[in-house]
Amino acid sequence: MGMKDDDTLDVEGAESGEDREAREEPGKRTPLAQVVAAHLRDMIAQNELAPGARVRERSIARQLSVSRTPMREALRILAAERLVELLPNRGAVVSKPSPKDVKDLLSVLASLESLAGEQAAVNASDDELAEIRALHFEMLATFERGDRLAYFKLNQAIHRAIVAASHNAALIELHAQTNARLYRVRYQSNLNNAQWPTAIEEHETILEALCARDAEALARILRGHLGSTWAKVKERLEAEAPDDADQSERPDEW
Amino acid sequence: MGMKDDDTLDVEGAESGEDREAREEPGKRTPLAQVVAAHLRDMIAQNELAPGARVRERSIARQLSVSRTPMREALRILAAERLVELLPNRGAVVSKPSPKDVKDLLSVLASLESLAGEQAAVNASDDELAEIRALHFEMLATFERGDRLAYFKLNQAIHRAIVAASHNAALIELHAQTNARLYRVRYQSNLNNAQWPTAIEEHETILEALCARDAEALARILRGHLGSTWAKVKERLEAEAPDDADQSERPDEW
DNA sequence: ATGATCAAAATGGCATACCATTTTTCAGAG
DNA sequence: CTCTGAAAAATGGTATGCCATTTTGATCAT
Repeated sequence: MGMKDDDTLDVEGAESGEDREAREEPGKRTPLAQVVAAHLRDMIAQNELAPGARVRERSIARQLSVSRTPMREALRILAAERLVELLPNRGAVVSKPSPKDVKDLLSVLASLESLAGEQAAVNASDDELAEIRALHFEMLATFERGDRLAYFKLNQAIHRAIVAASHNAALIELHAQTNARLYRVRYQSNLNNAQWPTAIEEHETILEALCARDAEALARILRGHLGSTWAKVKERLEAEAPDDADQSERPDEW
Repeated sequence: MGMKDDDTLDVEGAESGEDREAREEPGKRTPLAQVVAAHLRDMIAQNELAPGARVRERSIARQLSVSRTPMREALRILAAERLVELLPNRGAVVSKPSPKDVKDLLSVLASLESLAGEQAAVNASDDELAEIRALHFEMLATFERGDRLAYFKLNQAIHRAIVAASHNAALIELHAQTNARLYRVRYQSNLNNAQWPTAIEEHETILEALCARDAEALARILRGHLGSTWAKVKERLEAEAPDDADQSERPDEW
């Protein structure tokens, strides 16, 4: 799955294919560190760099034809995002969240989205509401077509839009951050999973509550909404890692 | 207020006076960047570096007798913690959260603590519960003595302990992070404010619910607990910044 | 005064060299 | 064949030099 593998990288747009920060005018160059970080991020999301894989600062820097300085910075960035872990004297490794980790993250994410819903119901502008509705219908379209990837991205977009509509900067940030940590698992699990119609119904309800500006209801729904995600992800995780003597803590309780 | 001002810094313990990560055996050296970051953090918390102040990479690096490299890294760290903001071509400035920012952060923090309480009620070990109770009584002691600083720190410690008892790594992390962003304002507002007995009562209730392992109740109480904090902080903020043409967005709604 | 212009200073970014440790590897000893 | 120790390779950390831009000041013309 590498139509364009790890080679010298282009400093053009810097972001992968999606939305990553605002775009700046042509004259602005993007710091190499960020380009590198974005590149690594993609490699991780698409499993080119599998969880647990070592990322050697010097060697990978050479591969991408950058010096250690930006590479180091890039690794710091990814480490801050918890996408990699910095092991002392052994470089960075792509982090491999245990199922417990994922579950924990999902519970936090649900809580954040719940709060976001509550505040969005109050603060969202009518335009924002309209846009969210629009996204919803776009998503329905992708669902009918069975376009999983597009569905996935629209689903994310909707949730992001709701959170954005809370007009709570800190919340938006934290949500983005937490969501990013779950991106890979969700991406992976979305592509090979059969039970996705459930979410559609819930989305209908969410839309309804939001448009009615019913903070109470919206908060409640969103708090539970990620339950199905957990089911999907759990299944996927159990299939993907039957072995592993990795960084997973004690399985504790899944 | 500078008994030991900005001079060459000692690489001894690296952390300020409190708890900052685990301590390592003597042979382990702490990266300069972290020492510098900690130092700057303290300077910020104690208002040696006031919000809005510019932090010039090269000059401040010279003051602390370190080279640009660790200084740059330190600034990145602080920027990630949102303690400073990196302005292009004008160095870093100590960030100055608007009242709206603080309010938003507090609402997120409350939400996180609420979730933490819910999970702590289920997952906390008896030892952890005991420790929290102990901390509570210590806090009562400081209250009686009118020792504001100690009270402040114990209050923080209790909340941290509750969150820790959730056994939810992601949650613990996010809480710490969010709390850190509020540290300065809360620190400042705690020291000159009269209305602090209110929290005591609430803490009693919290303790009760926690020990009864009543997740429902605990979540509810914690969701509202920070309301009084907001009152205190708001008052303080209004007193502290009657002017300002800073980074504060539109005042929107406080 | 007002404003345009241009040089000095500061900044961000990147590459690279050095060094002290730590990890690995590997060969020889037992 | 395992154990041991030392050399080799990797790593993290730091200092520095260089360069392209941007900011800042100051000078000069209007």
